[in-house]
Amino acid sequence: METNKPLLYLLGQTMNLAKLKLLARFKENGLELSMEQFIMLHFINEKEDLTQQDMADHFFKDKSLIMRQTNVLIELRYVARMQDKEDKRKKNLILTKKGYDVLEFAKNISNQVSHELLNGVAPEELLHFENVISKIQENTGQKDHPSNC
Amino acid sequence: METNKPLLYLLGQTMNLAKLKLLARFKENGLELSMEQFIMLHFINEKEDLTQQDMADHFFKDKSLIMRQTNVLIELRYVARMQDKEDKRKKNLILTKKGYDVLEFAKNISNQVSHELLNGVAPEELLHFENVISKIQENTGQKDHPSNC
DNA sequence: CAATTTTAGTTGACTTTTGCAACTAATTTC
DNA sequence: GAAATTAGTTGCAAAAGTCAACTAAAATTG
Repeated sequence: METNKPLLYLLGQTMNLAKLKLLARFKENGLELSMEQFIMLHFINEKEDLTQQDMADHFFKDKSLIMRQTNVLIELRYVARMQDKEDKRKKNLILTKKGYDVLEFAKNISNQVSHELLNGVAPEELLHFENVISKIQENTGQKDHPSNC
Repeated sequence: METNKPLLYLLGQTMNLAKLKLLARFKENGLELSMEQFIMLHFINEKEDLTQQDMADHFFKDKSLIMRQTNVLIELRYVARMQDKEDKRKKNLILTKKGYDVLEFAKNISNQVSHELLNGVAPEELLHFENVISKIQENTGQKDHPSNC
């Protein structure tokens, strides 16, 4: 119905609440990490020989922003920027041990929060939910492959 | 499983893609409106005698930010700031005709985009989806009432 | 009811996030 | 080999968000 809250409104609102909860939990655990940083660490960990341009493309953000956010992660010693062996223009981003540990810690907290947020949701409902999320991603027509659902 | 993408990661990514698509569609239609502005107009339209403090509480944002974003909406002549009749500290925010028209236009585009994004999603799946969203919102323990699901 | 506390709004200063354009160096294309 | 493209970098500026201080009005309370 047209009078309902738009899907995107609802989704955005929910995401925002969830994000606030996660960041609060990070802080409670003495973890100083922004959502963006968490996401970036996750992505760097996932991809072998990831370049900054790859990351910019993936998140649909300007490469200059990725550059600067990467700089912060490097200052924190979570990430190292290495010259690509084949293409001297490219820089490969890799996690340091410290970065990996932080990521694992953050993922633990994240899983815990997710679990709490999904309290009372039946497994089959969750399946439907993930299915819909996956279809929405496909329908944006911008994603590579939803290889992860 | 621990190796899966965290729920919040997936949700955030999806939301971001959807948001980009919506904003692109806004632009295609000559509508210069940010996501935040869209959401604010929507909320102002929904609530009678809404104060800035109410809005700040609702969105968990600082009142100074709400103040400034409201100023922009007022400059655009989408919103008017009126003195509350009973409490002289409060200002009620109301949509102008122009603001209402813009909101309706934006909502139309939003519904259209939502429809496209939900292409291939069965009605019952959508129900499950909205149900899960609603439960997540409840579980954040911060929302007033999910009166709208 | 006068004094204190709280609330809503406002402003200033500051940081973070983001976007756009220009530039460099390396690689590809033609 | 020249021209076009690509990855990374930097400068500049706008937008978003935080924190603290201040004003005026209301609510509290002793």
